[in-house]
Amino acid sequence: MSRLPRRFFARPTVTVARELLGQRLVRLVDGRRLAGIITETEAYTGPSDLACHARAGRTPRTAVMYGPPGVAYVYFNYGLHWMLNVITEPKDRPAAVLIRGLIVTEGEAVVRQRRGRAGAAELAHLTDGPAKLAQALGIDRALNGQDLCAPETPLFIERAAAVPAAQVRVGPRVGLGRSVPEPWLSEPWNFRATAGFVTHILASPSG
DNA sequence: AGCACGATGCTCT
DNA sequence: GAGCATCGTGCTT
Repeated sequence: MSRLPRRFFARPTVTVARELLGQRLVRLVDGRRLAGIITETEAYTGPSDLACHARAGRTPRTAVMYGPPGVAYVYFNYGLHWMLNVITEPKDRPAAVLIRGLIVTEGEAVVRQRRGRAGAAELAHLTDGPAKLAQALGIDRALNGQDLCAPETPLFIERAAAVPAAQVRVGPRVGLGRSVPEPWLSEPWNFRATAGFVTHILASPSG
């Protein structure tokens, strides 16, 4: 069970987004291990990407994006929701991958509790959104700036089986406002594992 | 299965 | 003061 190393994240953001599919996000909380296989990601490629938070340059919020890769960028949205990103590309290049969905493979009982009323959902729909998985894994502002690559941290990503190309759907990013201009609005930078892959994970969560 | 809408607060103009 | 990288509910097909 090896952590993805910093060099994994120090690559082009779109590549990292694609290759994060199938990897295992792990959260250690209250002495328990909560984990899931990543099924959806989205690339935000830097200042020239007008959908990326770094488009406005360095601000207090985006400061961690300018730091080293492999660090968590967690921000608050819509007055309710936390979003987990992982910083990509070499230091001083502000870009990140948004983790948008996963299938829980460890700690299901705790996750269902954390999700409250929605905790009774089918496993495939329990954490199929960025705010859902943040709530499920107890991710909030306390983890902003957390290094995922150092040893002994409470949040990291473990190497797991890659998702074959036949089981990946590529499309435009979800949830961007209409004010985002082309070509950024339509860049195919959302990556999602197919229902077939999800079924496979549900059938054999360990691999 | 799909659309409309309200909740709720931080960030930057 | 506007605009959000959203979710759950409740209503319509």
